Amino acid sequence: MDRRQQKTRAAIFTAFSTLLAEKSYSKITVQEIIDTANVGRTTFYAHFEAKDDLLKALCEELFGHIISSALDCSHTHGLYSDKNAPKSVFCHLLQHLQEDENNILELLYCESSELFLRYFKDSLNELIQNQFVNQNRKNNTDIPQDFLVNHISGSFVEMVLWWIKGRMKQTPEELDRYFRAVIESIL
Amino acid sequence: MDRRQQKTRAAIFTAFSTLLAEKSYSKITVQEIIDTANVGRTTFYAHFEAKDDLLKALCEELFGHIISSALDCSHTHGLYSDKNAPKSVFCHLLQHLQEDENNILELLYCESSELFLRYFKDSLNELIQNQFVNQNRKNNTDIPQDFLVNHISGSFVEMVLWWIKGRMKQTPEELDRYFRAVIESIL
DNA sequence: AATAAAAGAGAACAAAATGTTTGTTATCAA
DNA sequence: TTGATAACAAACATTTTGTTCTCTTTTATT
Repeated sequence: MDRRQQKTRAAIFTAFSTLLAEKSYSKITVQEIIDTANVGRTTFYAHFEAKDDLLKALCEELFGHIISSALDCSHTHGLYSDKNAPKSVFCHLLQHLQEDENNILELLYCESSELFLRYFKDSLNELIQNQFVNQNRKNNTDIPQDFLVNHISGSFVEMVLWWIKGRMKQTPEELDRYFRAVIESIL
Repeated sequence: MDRRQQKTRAAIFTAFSTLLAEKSYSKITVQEIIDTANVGRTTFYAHFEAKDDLLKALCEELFGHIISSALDCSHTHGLYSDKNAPKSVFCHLLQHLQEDENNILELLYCESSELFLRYFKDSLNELIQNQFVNQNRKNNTDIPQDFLVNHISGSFVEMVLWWIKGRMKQTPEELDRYFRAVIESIL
């Protein structure tokens, strides 16, 4: 890909992130984005159809790494490794979030954090779905599988939201323990 | 309150609801609202500061009944009555949603359903918080109470979201059973 | 029934934001 | 070096927003 495209794309992303840290998504205008990114109006619309597009692209960029790395992790270990590996996929994910490679934390602290967590949940849902299919769960109850999948990914995201709103005082390991406790009965 | 005010307020609410059924919140303009409601521009801004205000007011209106009725219910029975009353607060809430007094269903089917469910969760959180405080729970584990509260209200909302997206095929009683199953270990 | 107060209608307005077009310049990849 | 591509700036019509007028209708009260 053209080096210029990469540059402007990156500039727009960082500008957008910066603005998101300041104000809520709905209050941000394209004008502000292009001013902050210091790119021409035409350029913005050449890259993205609209603000929604930009958000989507940013989310894909941000959660791309995290999810794919979690996918590897879960591929080898399962959601929770039964034996020796103490690290669950969930703990893995939480650590990734905390490490904050891509300045994702700033966005998760911001007013529009839910926006991102929605995207996060969609990715998560697939990941967990696969796990359920692969692991052939002992579905002793007659509760639909996709209900369980939704419950797990949903409550994980809600936990992260809670974590963020509380200024992330807990360690990923603590959170993972909490999550195990409330989810163990169905996993 | 002036009868005129009630009328226009109602007109704006129904117009807004109608539009929300058609398109997403962010795409709706004030212009469309006042055209649909057939009120003057001045009138709208006399009632609401902006679109956000309107949404908030609508949410309060919609969830007002549901939550207060649930509050009564939980006051007398607790979240889950231990003995003879088979109806949980959660089942109660689900039935209320399904009954659809205030055409809330249309809004929960719409693109912006998450918006409403966020408000819903906030109300729910308080309700459950109170229950926990009143019931003096046997917190055998060392998991923070507000984590548990968040987990319950959060996963309830996620369940409702799942329910809605699946076109509400399950009965409230079924859903309640599912919910009991995934939540029993901590309640 | 008369009246003052409140609410809405309607038009007009400035300011801001959107999305597009045009022509020019700079940069890239070959 | 050269053709292709991307970015730019400026201008543009259009839409949306929120406000400010004046005028009319409705309401509650006497």
